[in-house]
Amino acid sequence: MPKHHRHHRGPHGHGRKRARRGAVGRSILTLLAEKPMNGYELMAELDERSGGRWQPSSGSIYPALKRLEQRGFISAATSEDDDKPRYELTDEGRQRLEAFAADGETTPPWEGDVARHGEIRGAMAELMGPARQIGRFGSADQITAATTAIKDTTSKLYQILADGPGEE
Amino acid sequence: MPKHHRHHRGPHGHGRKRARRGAVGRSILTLLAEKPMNGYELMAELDERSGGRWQPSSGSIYPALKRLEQRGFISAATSEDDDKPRYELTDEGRQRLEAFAADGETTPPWEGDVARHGEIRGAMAELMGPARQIGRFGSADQITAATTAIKDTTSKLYQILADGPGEE
DNA sequence: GTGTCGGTATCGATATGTCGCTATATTAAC
DNA sequence: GTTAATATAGCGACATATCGATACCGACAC
Repeated sequence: MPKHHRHHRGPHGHGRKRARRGAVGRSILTLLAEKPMNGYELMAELDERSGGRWQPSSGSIYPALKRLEQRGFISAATSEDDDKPRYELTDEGRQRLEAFAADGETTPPWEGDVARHGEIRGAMAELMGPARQIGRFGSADQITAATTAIKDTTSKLYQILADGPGEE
Repeated sequence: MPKHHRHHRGPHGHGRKRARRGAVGRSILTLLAEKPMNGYELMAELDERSGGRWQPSSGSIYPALKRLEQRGFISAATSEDDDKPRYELTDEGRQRLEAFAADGETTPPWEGDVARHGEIRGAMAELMGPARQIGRFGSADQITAATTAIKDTTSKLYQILADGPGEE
């Protein structure tokens, strides 16, 4: 239910709930400079490198790939074994990256305290397991107990958010 | 969003974590008897009717649809506006359903205490909000506090699972 | 300088598949 | 009748794609 609780912050905190314009394209270019990948791999890589802070959806990645290809910055590598379509950087793409670098746009959008920020995601993933079990197979008593525990935690997290703001 | 968490543990002693053989097909037939649907709608419907207790994945639904079609129980309705492919029951499918009914196989797989079982899903959805906020924008202290809270809850849920087994 | 207009990028939801592993149920063997 | 073999169904992860709503940000007016 709570979709709000939005934090507004200064220009350079880590507070983008949405990537800045062009961030997806720049990220894709940066990653493809390392090695050719497909859309799914790009999503996973971005997710991991940002420590889960940024998880671009397929609705961001695939249109972006299409745009980049149309502009000639990347190309779908038509490999012999056609089952794995991989994108790779073209010369124009490399130039584009250099242009960014020359422009001071050196910081990849996924920069930050990666290690710490991933922790919550991991913890949540672990919580999913038993929650799912109880939700699916649990008795009425178990459901009551579990729901209470989860709601308590929700309150606690809101408290944490309210207590110490994330701004530095 | 790619999810690759290889840690899969937890006490699997309670209940079936997997639908019984043939349940997907029977469910599809039952639902299609009401009205034609596509794969995604079937997934959503099953999820809702079971109160989130059973969320068959695309990996269950689409192969099942293919099987059912091959056996002639359903057919992909080739509508005029071809953008929405919908499956509908054939006469053979209707006979198949009657055969199940005659066999005492009247209980749909999604039967149960729907209302109660949905609660945990709702509670978890609510927990997601602040967890995500802290994970993305939180300070180190906030992350520590939140992670601890979540892990405590995980332990609590495992305790609940261990304490009182489901009604098997 | 501030407001707001509009093009377009981002994103969640919608949609459809495939693959490999594992669980389940039927049947065969003992 | 229990156990072992086998077939096949179920499911999570992988993979791709589109659409509508919304958010971003440059640009132009004021």
